[in-house]
Amino acid sequence: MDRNTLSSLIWLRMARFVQRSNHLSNEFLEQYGLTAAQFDVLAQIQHNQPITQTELADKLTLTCGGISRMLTRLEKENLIIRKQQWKIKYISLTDKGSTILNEAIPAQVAFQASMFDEVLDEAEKKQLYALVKKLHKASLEKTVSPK
Amino acid sequence: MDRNTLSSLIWLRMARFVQRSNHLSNEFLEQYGLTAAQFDVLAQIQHNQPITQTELADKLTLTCGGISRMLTRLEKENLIIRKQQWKIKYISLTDKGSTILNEAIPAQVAFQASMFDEVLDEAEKKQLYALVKKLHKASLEKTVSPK
DNA sequence: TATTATCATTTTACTAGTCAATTGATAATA
DNA sequence: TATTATCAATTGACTAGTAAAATGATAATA
Repeated sequence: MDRNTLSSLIWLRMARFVQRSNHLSNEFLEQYGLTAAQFDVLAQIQHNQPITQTELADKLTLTCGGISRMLTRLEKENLIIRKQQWKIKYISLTDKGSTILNEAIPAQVAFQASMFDEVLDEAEKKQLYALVKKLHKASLEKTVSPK
Repeated sequence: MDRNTLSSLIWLRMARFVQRSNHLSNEFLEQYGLTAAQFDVLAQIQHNQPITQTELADKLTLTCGGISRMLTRLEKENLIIRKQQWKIKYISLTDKGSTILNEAIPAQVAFQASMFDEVLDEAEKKQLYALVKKLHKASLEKTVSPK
């Protein structure tokens, strides 16, 4: 009945902050011709290439279907290539993808960090990290119908 | 270059927690035949009905186009009605929508809260609320190219 | 060799959202 | 009265995702 519990208030602010952050990242990454979702996928590929689609889906917590579609778009723009070996497709960046990412990564990491650094001091960030880490871990174990 | 700054770590955990929470809410709300997105829209309508689409978009921080599409789906399922008055459409819940929501709201609020209550104590929740409130407020003022 | 199993990837049909252009209803002006 | 302006709502073309069924490639068994 009472919807204004502390937990509800936290949830609202957190969800809105994440939404707003994503929106700002999308705007920021426009200069590199990337969306935030594409950036995440490409950055993950760069750090793990060559990597299979299933591994990629796992690391990004997306479904295989979602990854498949995303890679089709990225392939169309010549940012990645898929090489089939055995029954598995290995993904890596093209030169174009690599070049763009080398510029985009430090910029985006700095931009993302500024969202926190401009507002919180070191102690607050450590506090916040401890809290969200706890929440995230618990959420991975939580199920809808326990038992 | 160093992607493992504290800020990056916070961002990752927070984004993943929000994603996971949404997934769990979707599973939880299945028993009411609703998705989390639909629940949010319907709950907002219930608390403000009758409300215009523009106001609704504003409260939910969605675009008018997005709201229009969502309401079309909800209307098709007989959960809401749009009544045109002057050049504005006023949205309200149908009896069916109202009945479902009266059950779903307390359950979903409790479920959502459990995500926090099972992990954090009162003091931690107050701390967390203060931090995310700060972050959220700052993000609303932040722009990509300052100046 | 033919059949079955395995498991990565893709596809189908959908929800949910964006931005930008268009439409609809009404008011204000020429 | 005809034209223009205003502004809510819708639509078109897209990205990004899901769950579940289908496909493809290879291995293992009958």
